[in-house]
Amino acid sequence: MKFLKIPEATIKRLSVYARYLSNLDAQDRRVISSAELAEECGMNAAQIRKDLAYFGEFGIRGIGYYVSNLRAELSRLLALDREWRVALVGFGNLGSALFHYRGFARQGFRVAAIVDDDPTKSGRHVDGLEILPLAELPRLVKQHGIQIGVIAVPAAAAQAVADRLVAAGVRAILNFAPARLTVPKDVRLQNVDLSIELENLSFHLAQSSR
Amino acid sequence: MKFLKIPEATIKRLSVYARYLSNLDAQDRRVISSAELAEECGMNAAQIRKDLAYFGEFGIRGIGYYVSNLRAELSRLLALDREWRVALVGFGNLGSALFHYRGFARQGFRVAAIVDDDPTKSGRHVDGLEILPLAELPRLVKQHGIQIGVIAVPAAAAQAVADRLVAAGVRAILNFAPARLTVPKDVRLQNVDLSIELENLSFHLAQSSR
DNA sequence: TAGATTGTTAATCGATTAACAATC
DNA sequence: TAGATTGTTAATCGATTAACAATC
Repeated sequence: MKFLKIPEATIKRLSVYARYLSNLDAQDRRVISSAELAEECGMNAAQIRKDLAYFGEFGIRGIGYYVSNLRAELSRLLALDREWRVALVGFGNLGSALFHYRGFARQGFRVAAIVDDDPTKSGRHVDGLEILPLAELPRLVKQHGIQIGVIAVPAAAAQAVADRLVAAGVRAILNFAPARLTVPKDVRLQNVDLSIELENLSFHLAQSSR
Repeated sequence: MKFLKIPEATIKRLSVYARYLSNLDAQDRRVISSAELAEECGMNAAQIRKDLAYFGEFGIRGIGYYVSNLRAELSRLLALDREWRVALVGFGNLGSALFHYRGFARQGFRVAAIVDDDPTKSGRHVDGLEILPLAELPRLVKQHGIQIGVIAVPAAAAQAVADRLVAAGVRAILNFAPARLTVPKDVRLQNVDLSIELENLSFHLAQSSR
């Protein structure tokens, strides 16, 4: 295996494979071929093999893949076999939603700090965690070994928040604000835009009724 | 302009352009060139022109695009110039989060019905809207002219919910459950996977510290 | 008209899929 | 060994970017 630049799309698919493999593992499925896994997750078998080949040889020719083994390998690759500490910035509707959303905790992402500069929010406790002002970020990041920041503030405030996360030492940011953020290039920035998906639907609805 | 198949990526970018144009319009910016808009949203000028060209000629050679005009054209194309009625299925953490998230309402998506089969939830009122059992879906869809269903239930229940939405007459579904859903091909299905983005971050964090 | 910028075609790039030798 | 399925190379496909004639 050589040093190839791994496509973003490949990483996303690895997450998908990992999830289906977890399900299969839970059902005690032992072995699966790329063709069967492809069928399962609605993808192409060659693509699965190629995606995996970026990282190593996980299968056995003539047999396929051992489900629990491949699942473990993918967990390791995606670094889901450890706990990541997250700082949640902004505890409005979206922030509180993300905090209560169990889907994140399941994969080992633990919200270790919540910050919000709204004085009606900071000081409040949620699930035993105190909401603190943004000024506390550097201390919180250091103290809890926080590696990931989640931005759930209005678009206008997002860049300032990103800057403060970076200054505090955070090297990975998940941004839910509909704004283009600039971060140093050693900081990983991932944008999630909830509106785009709905707008996509309305586009297609309008198209088809045309 | 010919009948070309429009790439999904183009549609997503149209949403982005529309947002930046709204901002520019609000700042009373009159005219913008594809190069300037590209700079603004971090894209390529040729790509913007090509994306727009799928739908018509909106610019003026030698000048650029009239901001408010292009903004209006994109709103029309994305069908954001009308109200879409949404049924929200599942009022757990995620569902309630989505309901309270103002980002959706802003673009003309109105949650006209909330359904949930959990007896501790159905019957409750939120913002004047009563949470009803799933059995009410057909009536609600008809009565409120609901065009979009949002699935915010656990993965195991998602397919059944999708089936019931389709049976009730919904032709567009936004699915937040981490499950592969099967729908008739005249139904538009859009999947949003909140976990994948975080897992992507953890992958890259682990890579860079390797 | 000269300068600017579009709309569109052509070139490039990258990602997906097919094919197949290697091998269990 | 014969059959199956991988890992990998080659072919295809599609999307992005560059180039430029059209035209404001």
